[in-house]
Amino acid sequence: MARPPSTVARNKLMSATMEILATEGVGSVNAEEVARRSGVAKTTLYRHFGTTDALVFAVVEQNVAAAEPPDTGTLRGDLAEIQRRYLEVASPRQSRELFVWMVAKSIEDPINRELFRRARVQPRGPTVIALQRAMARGEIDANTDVDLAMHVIQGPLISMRIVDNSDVGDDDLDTILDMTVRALGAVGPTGRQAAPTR
Amino acid sequence: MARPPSTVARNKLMSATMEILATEGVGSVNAEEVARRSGVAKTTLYRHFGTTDALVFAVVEQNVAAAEPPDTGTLRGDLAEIQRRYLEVASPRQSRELFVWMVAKSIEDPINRELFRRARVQPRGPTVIALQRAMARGEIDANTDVDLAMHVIQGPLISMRIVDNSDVGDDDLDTILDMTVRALGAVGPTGRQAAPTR
DNA sequence: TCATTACGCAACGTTGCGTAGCGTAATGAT
DNA sequence: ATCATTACGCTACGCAACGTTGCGTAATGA
Repeated sequence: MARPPSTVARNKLMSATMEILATEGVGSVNAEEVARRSGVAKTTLYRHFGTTDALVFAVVEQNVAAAEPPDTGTLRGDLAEIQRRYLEVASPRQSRELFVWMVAKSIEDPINRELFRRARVQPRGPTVIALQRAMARGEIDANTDVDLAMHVIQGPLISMRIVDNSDVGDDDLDTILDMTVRALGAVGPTGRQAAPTR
Repeated sequence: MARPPSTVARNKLMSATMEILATEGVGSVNAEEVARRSGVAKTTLYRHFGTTDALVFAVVEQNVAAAEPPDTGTLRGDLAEIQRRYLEVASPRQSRELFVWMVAKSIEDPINRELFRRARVQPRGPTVIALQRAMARGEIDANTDVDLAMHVIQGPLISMRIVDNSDVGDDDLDTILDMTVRALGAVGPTGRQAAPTR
């Protein structure tokens, strides 16, 4: 029956944070700076988000959009497009920093763990769809564990770009795609089937 | 012509840090706590290591040992053993936390980037050797890019254990090994050769 | 023995987090 | 239009951690 929390203040806080994330990186996001840039009081920040970390996660969640999954007709074509896009987004220093920051925070606190998990669902959508299409086409085993396949596909790029910070050239990407597509192809040399979905 | 820096003090600092790393985790390593536990003055810590971060990296470097590479006769057997060992070491909360911490620090500062790089050379040795043996046996293409292959092998586990923090069961490990070994096997469906070593 | 230099200690300045108290003003309800 | 409610802005504070300074003491190589 009285004054509701101001969406105006909330939006100002979030866009100021977004601006810092994009320009300086998550390392420069702190309550005082966000308050200064947004013109909103620091106390209001805490009233709305509780902690500075929660503010960052809120901004990330708001900005993670589901990309349209490519449909090139082959698994390799789809994955090539998905990974090309990924490298575009994940290459800037600020993105790597933010990703690693989220992983670190997700270890610290179960709440952040859940927030981080949610932030990864959307970006994984296209890969899941590409895999499902490939299974439907019979291009890969219909019993392929989609979750494991995800890690096999994305793992190498995470290892290279995020952990090692090495550059991934077009030829590297080609080689990796060759390998991962082959990894998913049919029954392996040991003759064992891929494990069923868990 | 005078008093040299005390290796005793240095060792006390490092073992106190090691102890905190193993029990509480890197998040609990701070100058005051290390000083308290070691009985060495905080100022001495800074005189020896410059920063708290450098102390942690020094301890890590000291404790990263080169494991004896397994030799089972097949690439799959070698990798299975290597990854089994890896999961043993990387599973505890403190290890994940430390790894992510190092990645984060390596982004912040080029000095840390170099320290982190050095910390990863030793652990990668066995995988490199396994790959070279497989190439020598003709099990995989002799032109395989060892560096890229490394990422294809380790990437999925990093993605699962470090990023997602999901459990990797024996059956998961089997499936992943099936996939990665297949990824490295011979020439791919596109008919293109693996890229030469860069 | 003596000059040199590391060590221990206590105090300080800085940054960032999150909180407390208070006056002001916006907003929904009547 | 008035009024009760509650968010907002502000200033100040407490806390933790980093790294620094200055000084007296004592260990160690020459």
